[in-house]
Amino acid sequence: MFQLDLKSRKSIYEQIVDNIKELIITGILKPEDKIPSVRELSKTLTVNPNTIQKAYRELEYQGFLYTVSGLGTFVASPSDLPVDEKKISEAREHLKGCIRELFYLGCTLERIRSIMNELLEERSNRNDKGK
Amino acid sequence: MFQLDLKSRKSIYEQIVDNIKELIITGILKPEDKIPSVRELSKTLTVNPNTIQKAYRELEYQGFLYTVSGLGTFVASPSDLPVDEKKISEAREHLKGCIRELFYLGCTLERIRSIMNELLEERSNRNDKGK
Amino acid sequence: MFQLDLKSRKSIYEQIVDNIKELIITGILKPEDKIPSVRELSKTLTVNPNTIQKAYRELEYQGFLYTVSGLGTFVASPSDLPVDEKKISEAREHLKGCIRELFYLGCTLERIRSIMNELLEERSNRNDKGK
Amino acid sequence: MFQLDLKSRKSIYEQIVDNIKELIITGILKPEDKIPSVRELSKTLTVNPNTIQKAYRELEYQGFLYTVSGLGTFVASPSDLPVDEKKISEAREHLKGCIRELFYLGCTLERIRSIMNELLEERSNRNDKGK
DNA sequence: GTGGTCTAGACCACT
DNA sequence: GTGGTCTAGACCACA
Repeated sequence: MFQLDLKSRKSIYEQIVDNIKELIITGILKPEDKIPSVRELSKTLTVNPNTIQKAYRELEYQGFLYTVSGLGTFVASPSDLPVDEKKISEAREHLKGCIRELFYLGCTLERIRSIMNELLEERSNRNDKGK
Repeated sequence: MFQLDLKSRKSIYEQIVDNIKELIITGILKPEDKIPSVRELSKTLTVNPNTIQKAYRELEYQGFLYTVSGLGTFVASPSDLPVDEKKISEAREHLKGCIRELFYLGCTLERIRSIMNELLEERSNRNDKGK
Repeated sequence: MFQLDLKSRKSIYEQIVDNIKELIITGILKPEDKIPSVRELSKTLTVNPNTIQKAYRELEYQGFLYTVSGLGTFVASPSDLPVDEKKISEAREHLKGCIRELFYLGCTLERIRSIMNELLEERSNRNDKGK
Repeated sequence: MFQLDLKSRKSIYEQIVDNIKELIITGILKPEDKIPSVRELSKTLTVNPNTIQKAYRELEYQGFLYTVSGLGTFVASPSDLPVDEKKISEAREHLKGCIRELFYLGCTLERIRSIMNELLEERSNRNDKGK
């Protein structure tokens, strides 16, 4: 499914959250798909079940997963989340931080603008493919 | 000089690092300027001196400051900072993730573009102020 | 008869219990009515028979159903349910907590009152339907 | 501060959440108050620190507490939460469940209405005292 | 000292 | 089998 980077500064559960989010957003995991059980993924990644559960819980809180106790954990439909301005605003802050970071690193505004255009272009293409 | 947000998820020392970086990049702090001593800033912000010192050390390590024993800590010249393509590439990936997230949250490409333009505008203004 | 919400935090058997209670209280299911057998309901809801059985047992324990071996399970007469003041008092405390919570969330007493009237109205209507 | 009921069906961490919420809502804990550290409360209640942390985390998520790593955990200002319609709607559902429960227990609509009026009256008085 | 993460291993309720 | 809770005890970063 994915791999962990033990050297990373990110905590394990955060990596799991990000990776699964990634799989959902890119459409590899689709709504109503069952994701591996806590114990299963725990074995696959050789990570403690509690750590997996913490990650699943976070994803549930963020609206990406839902849980049916005794059955398993499933990918939620994005339609379950109405356009959530609060989360958008959070993501916006996040974006702001990235731009600041690029700036720190010595990028000119022009360069940042060009990077962003590239990325939007990429996404735009990916979208067309999906159709 | 700047204010801390104790409720933020960011640790204190990280906030100090980011704020000082910001002041340097926007030109409010200029090369060779002397910045407040650890003790001084510690009093101003009512923060533990160890925390300030950790922030200064980090900024020194990143090349934004340099220390002259017995004299104090100073802002380094920008030429001292090589453009670090590796870090830029990391930040780019980060940016990509943010865009993906906004997309998943139901933002159209147009809306994402407009958010990014706003943020660039903000940054551009902040920079002009420093001049 | 009714539908289950797998995404709900409530366990399946709890949902079945509540739904059947609802049907009895609103009068859609009347005293001495025969309710579906465990196997039957199990098929209808595509749920494990053990789960149905657990729900029926709970309802029997609470005095809403009674079972005649070999014949089936039936709705009990309301007179069989003594008004349980202890449980009412518990539910009252619970209600108190909800009101406190709404208050804390910034609702005025007027708004709380209007919410409660809405809910009582709903319930009143639901009851009339059963008649 | 408060006591746990080990016999209760509620899980320990839930009881802690509810008790602290209670203390905050009733104003015994005031905004910016420091609450006991994870380890401290863990000792007081003779409960594992992880369990306390889980409770604190939940309260933070619900907006009642905020954490400054290395300093402690504090009561948030209610003003930090703008009137949160989503939470109100959740509390409304909660209220609905209570009313249903009372109904199950054999209360007539009239009795439920009178209980609710009592409770609103109580709250209204408590409010006047607070002034 | 504070909170945050993680492991190992146990027990419970529900399906 | 599934997730949920809890304990005991470890290590880390931050103040």
